[in-house]
Amino acid sequence: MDDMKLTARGRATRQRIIEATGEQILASGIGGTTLDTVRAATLTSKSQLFHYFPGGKAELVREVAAWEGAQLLAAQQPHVDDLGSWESWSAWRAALVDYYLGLGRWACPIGSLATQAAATDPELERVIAESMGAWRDLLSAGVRKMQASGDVDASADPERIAMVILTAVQGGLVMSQPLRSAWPLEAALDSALDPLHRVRVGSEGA
Amino acid sequence: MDDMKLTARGRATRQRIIEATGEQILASGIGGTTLDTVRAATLTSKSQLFHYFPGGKAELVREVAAWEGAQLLAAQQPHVDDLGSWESWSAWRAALVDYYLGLGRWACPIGSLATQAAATDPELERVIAESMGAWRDLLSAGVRKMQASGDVDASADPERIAMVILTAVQGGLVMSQPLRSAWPLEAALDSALDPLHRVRVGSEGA
DNA sequence: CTAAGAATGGACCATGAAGTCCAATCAGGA
DNA sequence: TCCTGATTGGACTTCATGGTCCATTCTTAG
Repeated sequence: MDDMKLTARGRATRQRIIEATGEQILASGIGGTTLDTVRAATLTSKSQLFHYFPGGKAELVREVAAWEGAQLLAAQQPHVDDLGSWESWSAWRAALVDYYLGLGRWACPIGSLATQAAATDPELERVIAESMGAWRDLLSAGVRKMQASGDVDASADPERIAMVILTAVQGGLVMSQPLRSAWPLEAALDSALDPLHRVRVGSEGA
Repeated sequence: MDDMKLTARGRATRQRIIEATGEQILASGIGGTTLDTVRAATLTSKSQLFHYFPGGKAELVREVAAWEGAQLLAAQQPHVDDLGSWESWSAWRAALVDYYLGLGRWACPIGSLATQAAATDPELERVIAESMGAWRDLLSAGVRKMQASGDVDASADPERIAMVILTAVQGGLVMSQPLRSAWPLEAALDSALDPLHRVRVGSEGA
């Protein structure tokens, strides 16, 4: 799929197409993103789209998913590689919210793809599941660090806690979107992160 | 919009169209649902679709959203009207999971519409926000009952707790979908419902 | 019974979007 | 320089889909 002869110019063009498509999909969904609008936004021609993505729109969307997944993890660096203290979790949380804030809309590039294309494209589903899995692995590793240092009860299931945090992110975004406000996301995140406090500092009410 | 002369037969046909469209949207998304597939599934003709929904597909989708929203709340009866005790919350949780289980896919008819059509159709967005709001009101009323009976700390914010529970439902479904398993939804729900225990009975670990 | 209006059937149109094709450039190595 | 292959431009085709229209068949109130 990627075994293609590409010069520097070619790679740049290909990347430009992926990023522009990603933006359009986030803004208007897969269905609202057409090859023509992508072409216009990238100043390319139809043949280029198929030159770099022989599989057509489906392949392009898959590449976007892979790219967005990588971006999502990159945006959480370096915090997500630490997560060994409450401070690092807090910093991670801030970085994540900032990332979504920077997108301009309360939506997850990966999560929204997951709901849009779930049953449609099994291959895309695989790419998405992979991103989610990698993400979850990073979080559960962090939870384990917290257990090792005694900040979190050793009997807790790190996989479960990591999953709950991920659901908080996704669910928070779903609810933040129509309300056009960060508060559902932040409330969900804080609530999911609560078990990571050894000492409950107090409530972060309203 | 609904000021239309309808006989019993007409109402039945109209309803049949709404329900079939709802199923198709849940299965394949708005984009994957075409007037032709709806027509085929309902044994109707093109003219009937436009007869009952003069606004075309957009209006049909809106009606589906309204219907699904009502169904969603109906599926939580009678538990959602109680929620004055931990037992009723538990029963509510079970009914909700059963509802989604009955749908055959881990997706929320309302939540998935929310992510799909957010920026596309403001009117649809309104319908969705209304459903979500009504739902949240029911939950926060329940939380208040728990506060009144002393089961929940009076200083907690019922609106916030209700929102966190909703995010758990939505996020749980997002993550359950690719995994094809109820456990992310259940983990998220249990985690969000945890503050409603007066007596922590113990952990529900793995 | 009978007209008025609801309900239905289905051909037809317009449009937009995916995908194809070929010719024309551009870039870099021999 | 020249030639091969990457890159690009854009017209063209095909097809699905939303939407229009009108004729026909049911229903029902008077």
